[in-house]
Amino acid sequence: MAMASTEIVTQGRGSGDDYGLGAIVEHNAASTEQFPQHTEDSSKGLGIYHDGYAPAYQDGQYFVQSPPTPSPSDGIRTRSGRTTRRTDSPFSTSKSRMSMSPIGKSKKSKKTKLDKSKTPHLTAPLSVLTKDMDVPLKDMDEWVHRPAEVRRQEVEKRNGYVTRPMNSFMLYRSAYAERTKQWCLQNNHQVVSSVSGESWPMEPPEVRDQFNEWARIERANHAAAHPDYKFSPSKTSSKRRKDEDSDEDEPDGLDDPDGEYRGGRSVRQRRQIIKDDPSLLPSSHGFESTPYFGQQGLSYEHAQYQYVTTGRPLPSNVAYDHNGLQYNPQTGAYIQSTVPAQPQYQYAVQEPLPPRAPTPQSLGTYGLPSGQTQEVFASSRTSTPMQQYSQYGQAVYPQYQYQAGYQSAAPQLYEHQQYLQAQLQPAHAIDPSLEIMLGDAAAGVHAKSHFETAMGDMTADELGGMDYYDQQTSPDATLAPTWSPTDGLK
DNA sequence: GCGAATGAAAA
DNA sequence: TTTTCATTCGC
Repeated sequence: MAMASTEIVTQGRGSGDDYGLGAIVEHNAASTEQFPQHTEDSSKGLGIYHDGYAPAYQDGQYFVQSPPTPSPSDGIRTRSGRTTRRTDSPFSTSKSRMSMSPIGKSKKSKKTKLDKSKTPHLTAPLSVLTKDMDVPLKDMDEWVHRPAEVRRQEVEKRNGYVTRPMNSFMLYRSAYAERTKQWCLQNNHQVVSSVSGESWPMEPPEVRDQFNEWARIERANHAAAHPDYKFSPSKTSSKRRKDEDSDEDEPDGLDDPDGEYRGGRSVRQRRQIIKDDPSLLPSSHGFESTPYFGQQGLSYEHAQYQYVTTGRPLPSNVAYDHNGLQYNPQTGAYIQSTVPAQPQYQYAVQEPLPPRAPTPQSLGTYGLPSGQTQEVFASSRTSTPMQQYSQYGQAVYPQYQYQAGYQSAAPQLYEHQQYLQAQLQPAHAIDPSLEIMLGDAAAGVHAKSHFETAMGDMTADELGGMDYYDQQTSPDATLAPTWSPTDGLK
């Protein structure tokens, strides 16, 4: 299969027609080969490891060939000084660029107050670890497509202060915040940030690309809504500023062009007058009534699914037609696939519909009320029939009825959560009984663990070394790899 | 209010 | 190169 898609190569974007699918497919296909088995103990299988270092497999797992993604954050250590896995990837033939700056000074004893013992360390990205959770991801596509009017309203609420657009990571953290909280059993956002920060570099390119794309859209729409905006950080740090606030020469409120004054910390940038000028955004008019065409969340989730379950058939509710377009075989509804149809062109983003749309059938999907976008999104996410119960749902929050089959306890916990909880107990590692239970859950009980994936390797271990990402069941069964971008979308 | 994260953008 | 600030909300 390696040669199958040699044509596409470059980012897929180049060929113009594949909308990036090529790269994804290619990657997924390639991925199949490299996720070797890893050898971990059960606890690691939960996607958590407790201390010290990340299991070596991690490197191989996610980075063996990710290098193409230069990811600056590819890092070795986080800003807080916490070493995020692989200080030395098998590959990191040294020189990985880490200490370009002696952490010393500016870094300045970053004083991490966060109790790290409470922040779980991951062995897999959140997209994998939480993929089967019922907690929906935030609809980032909808978010980044907020109409200009809405954006301006937000500004008004802030008394005229225009905030910066969120970057890819912030969007990511935001998207996974709820799940992360659940997953970690912590409501503390510091933990969420920490975990997200650790997860982010582990995310496969498909996922990060998706968030990068959303970040671009967000920036574009932000710029469109606030044409005069310019980031103007204050010289003085906020906290310092606070202190000298009293003697502060020009209280923000005063020099604010619009005279607006807002208390609170974000008093920083003297802002331009936004409001007005609906004329600026011709393309945004009526936008709100337009269904969010992107649904990119879907595609990235979809990609994610493939990434995780290489070689496994796609969920029954996702299929490709002869043109390579995704659709739901059950409803016949088409699902807009993938990444940026029209990449970076901000205005396109606000455009009612992408030019490409399509086939008559697809109208069904596009015609959905914006609110239903989420449904498609959600259903596409379901990876097991068992989970379809949650589809079409509004925000579905954890329903544990399916676990109740083999567990009766009231506050059901995901397996890893039980593990986490166990860790919170005094000493000792894992309760043997827990291990057994987990083993049973993974191996036999079909009551579908929400952490099937995370547990996968554990099962593998016990069954005798299967791939973390799962057995190679008929590669042909996988729809994606067989579909070549050149097949359709011409 | 601080902090925990990464990244964009300004200084 | 260094600093601010996007988000969030428990502590």
